[in-house]
Order: sequence, then C-alpha cells, then structure tokens
Amino acid sequence: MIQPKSSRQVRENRQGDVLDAAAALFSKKGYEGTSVRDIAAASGMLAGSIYCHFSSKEDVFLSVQREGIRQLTDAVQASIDGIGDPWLRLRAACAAHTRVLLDESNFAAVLLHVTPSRNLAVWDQLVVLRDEYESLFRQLVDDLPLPVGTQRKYLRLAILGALNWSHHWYRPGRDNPADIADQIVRLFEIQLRQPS
Amino acid sequence: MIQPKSSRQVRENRQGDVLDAAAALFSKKGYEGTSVRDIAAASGMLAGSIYCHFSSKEDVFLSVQREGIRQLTDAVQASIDGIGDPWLRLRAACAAHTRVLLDESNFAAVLLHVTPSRNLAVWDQLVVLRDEYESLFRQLVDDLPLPVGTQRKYLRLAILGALNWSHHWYRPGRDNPADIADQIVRLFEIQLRQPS
DNA sequence: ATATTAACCTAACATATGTTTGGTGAATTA
DNA sequence: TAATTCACCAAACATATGTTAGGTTAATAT
Repeated sequence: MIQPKSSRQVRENRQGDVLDAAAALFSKKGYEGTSVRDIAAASGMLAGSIYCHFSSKEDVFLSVQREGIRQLTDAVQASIDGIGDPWLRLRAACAAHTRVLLDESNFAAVLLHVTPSRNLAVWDQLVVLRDEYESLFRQLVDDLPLPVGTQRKYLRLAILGALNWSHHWYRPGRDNPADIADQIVRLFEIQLRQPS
Repeated sequence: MIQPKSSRQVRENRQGDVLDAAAALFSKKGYEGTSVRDIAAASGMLAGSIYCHFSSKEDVFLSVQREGIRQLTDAVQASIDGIGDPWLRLRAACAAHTRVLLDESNFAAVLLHVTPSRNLAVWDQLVVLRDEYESLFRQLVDDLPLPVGTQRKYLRLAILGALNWSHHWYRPGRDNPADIADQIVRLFEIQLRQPS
C-alpha cells in the first residue's frame, strides 16, 4: 500500500517539490526566463497555488539560493573534517564544491550562475550569503604554507573562478567533478607547495 | 563645423547605438530581463523602430555577441603580435582578454556571461563563435614548454575560468584588469615555466 | 458530527511582452 | 522641383507575465 501522508508531510514535500522544480528551471532558463507558471506546472500545480507556499517569485528564488548555500556549506565542511594537511584540506573542499555544483543539485548552480536583475530586493541578502560561503575558502587559503609575497586573495579567487567556470564546459560522463577539481587545484599546488 | 552626416552614416551609427544600448542592458539584466522597449528607449527610439535595423530580439542579441567576439579576437591578436616568448604571449593575451572583458565594452561581458534560454535558435551559432575564440588560447597553451604530464586542457580551462570569473568580483578603481590577469597567470607560470 | 484548517483550483486583474502595420517627415536622388 | 527612400513613430495585435480573490475539497481537530 502506498504510504498515506499526513497533511503536514504533504505540505513540506510540496514545498520541496516547488523548490526542486524552481532550481531546475532557474538553472536552465535564468530568473526572468522562468515564469511562475513554469514552476507551478513542473511541480504539478497551477500558478496561483505557488503563493500558498511562497510570498512571491523573488521569495522562491531566495529560498533556492539559501538551499544552494546550505548544500555547499554542508558538503565542504564535511569534506575537510578530520583532514590536517592544509593542501589536502583545500583539495577536499574544492572537490566537494565542484561535486555539488556539477552533479548533485541545481541549487548550487543557481546560486553561482544565475544573476537576476540587480534591482531585486533580494540582491543584498544574496551577496551576504555568498560572502559567508567564500569566507570558508578564505580560511582554507590562509592556512596554506606559501612563499612570502604570494597574493592569497588572487589565489583564492583564481581557484574558485576556475572551478565555477567548469559549469560552462562540464559534460556529465565525459568529465568527472572530482577529477576536475583535483586537476585544477594541482595546477596551483604543484608550484606553490613548500617542501616541509 | 560639425560634420554633416550622410544618411548611410546616420543609419550605421544608429545601428551602433542600438547595439551599444543592447550590450549594456543585456550585460546588466540578462537576455530575458531586457525588453525590446528597454533597448529602444536607451537608444532614443520606440520599440517598433528596432525592427528597421534588426529582424528580431534574437538578431540583436546575436549581433552583440558577434561584436563581443570581434573585440576580443582583435585585442588578443594585437596583444601577442611581435612577442616571441610563449609565456609572455600568454600573459599578453590574458591581459588583453581581461581588459576587454572588464573595462572596454559590455559586448564581451554579454558574450561570456549572458546565457539565454538554450532553446533559442541562435544557440548553436554562439557555441561555434566561442569555440573559435577559445582555440586562440588552445594554441597559446599548446605552445608553452611545460613539464611532461601537465594537462594542457585543464590549464587552458582553468586560466580562462579564473579570468572570466573576475567579472563577478571586479570593482573598477579598486582592481585593475591588467593586474588581475598578470597576477593570475603568474600563479600558474612561476614554476611551470621551464628554464630555457 | 461539526468546525476548522490549509493545499489547491478557477478565474480574473493589470501590466508587460515581441512583433506588425500603416503612416509621417526629412533627406537624397533624379 | 518631383519622386523616392528610409529612419522613425503611433497604434495596435496576441500573448505572457506576476499576483490576487474567492471557491472547493479533503484531512484534521473538537
């Protein structure tokens, strides 16, 4: 027998359905390119029903972004847990970041690649969210033993940029997220790793 | 005396005005976020008049992209002209690429950062254009003397990714495009460079 | 059994969208 | 000077948009 769901379970799942659908659509068609009717249809309801769960289209978008941050943060923090060597920590974090971005969900893809018109009210909140997440990597890079004078800021931005850009050329099956991250970090690591 | 313009000159300038306005708007608000009326207003005309110069909104978009490619290609090719050392050639090319992307025009920014819904008819043409441009960098990276086993594909993608991503954090005045490119390329170059 | 809740639908609202049609007026050509 | 061209406007078209108001239905609580 199909499990009967309580109404609260149903409600929560439906919220999740909407977010899943929204993440997929935002990721594929952008913010303005996705209509509330698109999202509703993809979650098996009609446009107006969305407003039972979210107060506006912007609200849906913001929720998707928050979920993206959550997934990335959780994955990165779990990946470095118990690892001591600074370069290995960075490599693990980058692999997790890339895995979530490329494979696991559309939420991270929306967070990193979908930029709605800057005049949205949510804009400021998004910047804060992203900065918080980036500070994770700031810490990881700061912990690296590097030659004096190495510009850690550019190192951090270059690594994250190179990884994030993989979203544009990644093809599932042909490439592998963990490989991509490893290969890219190595390009920086080989040169900069200090003999210990 | 202000030079009197022939009607053909006027027409061409107006076409250019429309493209400038479109590039600025596409870059700021995305493809779907920009309306034909927006573009028209920013070029001092009404929506319908756009169709005197372009056959559709997609056509405007494609023209912006083509101009972006043209600017990037010209700048990069001019920048490496006469330079022999492979690493210096790469550095020059990256500086030119970054300069055009960040400072000189919105056209390159649209080309690299604005992705309309994939079901646009122009999509295939865009991919071809971008691939052509990227092959310039493929050549530059192939010409580098590198330690055996270095994955040139990832090196190329990492460099371009890191540079392109600068568009997300670049702030005019605080950073400098040429510096950004130089600092980033140096991160790869310092020890990958072979003693000659 | 009754009252209440809340997820969802139906239908509409005001506005925005890409595009077309036919006209105007100034510049170019003959 | 008369004819022609062409950039542009005015107005409309069909459709799509975000959002709201009110009704329906099934599950929950009393």
